[in-house]
Amino acid sequence: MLQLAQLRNDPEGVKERLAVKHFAEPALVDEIISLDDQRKSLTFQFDDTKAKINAASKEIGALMGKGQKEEAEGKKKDVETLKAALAPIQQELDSVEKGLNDLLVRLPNLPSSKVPKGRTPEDNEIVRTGGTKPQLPAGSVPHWELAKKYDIIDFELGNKITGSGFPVYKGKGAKLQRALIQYFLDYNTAAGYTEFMPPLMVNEASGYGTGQLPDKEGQMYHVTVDNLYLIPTAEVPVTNIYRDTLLKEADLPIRMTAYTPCFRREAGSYGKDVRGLNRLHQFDKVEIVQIVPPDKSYEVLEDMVEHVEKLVQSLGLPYRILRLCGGDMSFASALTYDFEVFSAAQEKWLEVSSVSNFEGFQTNRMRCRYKDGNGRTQLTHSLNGSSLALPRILACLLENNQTENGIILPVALQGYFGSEMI
RNA sequence: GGUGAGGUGGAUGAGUGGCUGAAAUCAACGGUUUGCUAAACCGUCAUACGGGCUUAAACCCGUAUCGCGGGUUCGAAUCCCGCCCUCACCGCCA
Repeated sequence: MLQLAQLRNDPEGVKERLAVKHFAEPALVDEIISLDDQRKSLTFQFDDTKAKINAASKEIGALMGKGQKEEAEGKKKDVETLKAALAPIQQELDSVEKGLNDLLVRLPNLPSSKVPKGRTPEDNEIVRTGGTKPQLPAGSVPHWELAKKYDIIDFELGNKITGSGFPVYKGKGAKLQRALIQYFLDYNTAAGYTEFMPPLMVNEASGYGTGQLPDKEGQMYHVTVDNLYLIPTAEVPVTNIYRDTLLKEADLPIRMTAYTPCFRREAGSYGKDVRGLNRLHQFDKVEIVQIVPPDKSYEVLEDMVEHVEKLVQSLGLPYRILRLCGGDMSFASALTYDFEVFSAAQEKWLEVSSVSNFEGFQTNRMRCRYKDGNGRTQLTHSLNGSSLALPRILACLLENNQTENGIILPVALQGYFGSEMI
């Protein structure tokens, strides 16, 4: 959520930034400021009346103590009048505050000045590419056929047990998942990230904290009997570790990593996009999250991009890094880099990581602040990225490394998977 | 799931209707003393919002907050109701 001070200081500037994201309701900014004016004025009236009531109550206590019953009764009448005046003020204040908050959570984060203009994925800016696209042998096939050929992923079995988008990994397929998870986690912890194993379901407050609620509840699985949500990414539980905290400067930066399954309803997806491992309702991902001082967050974002890039390189996959344009960015992000790897048999780029700086958007909702060197309380900034998401990595590993005799896995995985082929 | 006991600042913990935004201790921070460390002593030490105040800081004043939400009362950390959570025992169980 944006900070009110930001809107008040430069409403026109905020609208310009929102336009980069093609936000449809710029008038909200003015509505919010006007509601905030009302809030201030009502708060003043409320506090003032309440102060009179409190003062009178004290006097009543003192008068009672001295046995001056009549004077005390007189004061009680005064309080009664004041309370009658307070009730409508309070009611209006409550409703203004609620309205203000409802509007405020509808504003997306402001895109950073580095965000390219544009509306669609075609407008994303290619920052750099790496690796080389392989020459596949004749008769090469996409990963879903390889999965069947080597009997390592069973999509039909998943359909039977649960439904589409819930594959069953089997034999070397299951082992490879485990190897990838462990390789990614080790890589992250070696770089100074602390490993966590968080809950896979979160409450409403956590969903709100990272920005999935109130807007995007349709994208999460909701366990209604207990009002819990299955996490769409480890970002949600891990970032919320620091909800409602006031940190010291020395605590920062906080660097966390976690492996979790991720659950997404993916309502509205269809066609070849969802073939095989391309888009699933349940998938595995290793995530990195950082909480940092605000003046460091863009530097840290670049570090995280470099960190993920080296990991992708170590797998020998052809990749490219995109800077997302305003129209393709998520609601909460200020700047996002997407990593895509080239799936040689499908001949398409698949997104395997998204690394974002949320600036104070999440931490404002979560109330995650810190005391800076001058003892002032400020919002921290939060960032996260996938390091990495498994299914599409797996798809590319299978497709790009297929040979007539089997699939040859990258050397980096040998310590985890062994040196055998699939 | 049942029964009982609880939830107070960074931590421990006192507080059963007004003198309590909250004792005391510990931790932390600043200082004095000190060859260094330790100890001792002095001081500071919740957050948010609003106002003074036009921007920022400092300061002053006010309001709210003792798990969360309601209620009783002139006045609630304290009494009542609902919910959440923790602990103990029982039940169930990987």
